[in-house]
Amino acid sequence: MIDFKELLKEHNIAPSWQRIKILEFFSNHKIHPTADMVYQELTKEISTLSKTTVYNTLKAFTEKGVLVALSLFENEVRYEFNTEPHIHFKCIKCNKIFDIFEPFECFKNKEIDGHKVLEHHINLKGICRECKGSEE
Amino acid sequence: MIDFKELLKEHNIAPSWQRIKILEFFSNHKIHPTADMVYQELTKEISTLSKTTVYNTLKAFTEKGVLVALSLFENEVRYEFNTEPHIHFKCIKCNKIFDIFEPFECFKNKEIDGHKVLEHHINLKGICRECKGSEE
DNA sequence: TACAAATTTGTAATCGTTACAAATATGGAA
DNA sequence: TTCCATATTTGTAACGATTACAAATTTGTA
Repeated sequence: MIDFKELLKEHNIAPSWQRIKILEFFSNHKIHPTADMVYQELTKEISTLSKTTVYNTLKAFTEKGVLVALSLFENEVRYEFNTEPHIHFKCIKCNKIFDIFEPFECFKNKEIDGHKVLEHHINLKGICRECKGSEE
Repeated sequence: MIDFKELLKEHNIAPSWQRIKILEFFSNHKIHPTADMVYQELTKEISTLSKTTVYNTLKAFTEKGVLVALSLFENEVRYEFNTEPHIHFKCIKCNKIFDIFEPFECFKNKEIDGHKVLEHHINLKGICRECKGSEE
């Protein structure tokens, strides 16, 4: 059981009720949600929740390294816990996102062509194993 | 010298004046532009150009395989010619995008974890060699 | 030359996100 | 515990990118 309050404090984020609930949501649902997905789910529980709070919180979490923002496809930003680098696969049928832990040569914190790399994202797009089976 | 009219016909796209000019822009400027960048530049030349035309054209070009859409970072869609897969690096200082032709294990048209991969994008973010030099 | 079909245009609508200021909650000092 | 300055949350309005749509224009072909 993760102590969310403690986790936030470690990242220099004041552990407000809303922030803890948002963090808890990420812990319970490994779905790489968009800001709106977080809002839609949590507003059921926290009826006064504001969308701005969700955006503010996701921004703060990302800046403080709790989450990372993913620009996968279709111009949408999704979020997940900031863990070791891995590959993302997005299904064009069901829109689900899968984590893939195939090893790869990561350029994070290295140099390439003289450029200093701070983030390294690998994004795959295609048809997932579930949707593949259900094709004609 | 590329025959833009012919290139469009090969992709089953009627070669209208606007479409040729947009294609020409991509040929002359390898800057991975956004739709707005294309519009801002071409509207200088084609004063009647509509933004909708730019969006329609980029969509058609992408669907027919002339261009590919890139979801790099910051929730913006950029476009480039559909060529062999390569790495993209975006500088967080100058926002310029660099193509990197370092070889990598490409999963395009392969399977991974049972998923069928149709696109494989590698996106790096950091500080480019020019901006690195100008840091204090 | 004429006409049907495709393309372009301009406007309005939509969606995701941000700005901002007022209201509320928080944590530490007295 | 109470008070207060500060941080956080909220709601609304604004913004920018993109799309929808219908009218106007252009195109290719008969």
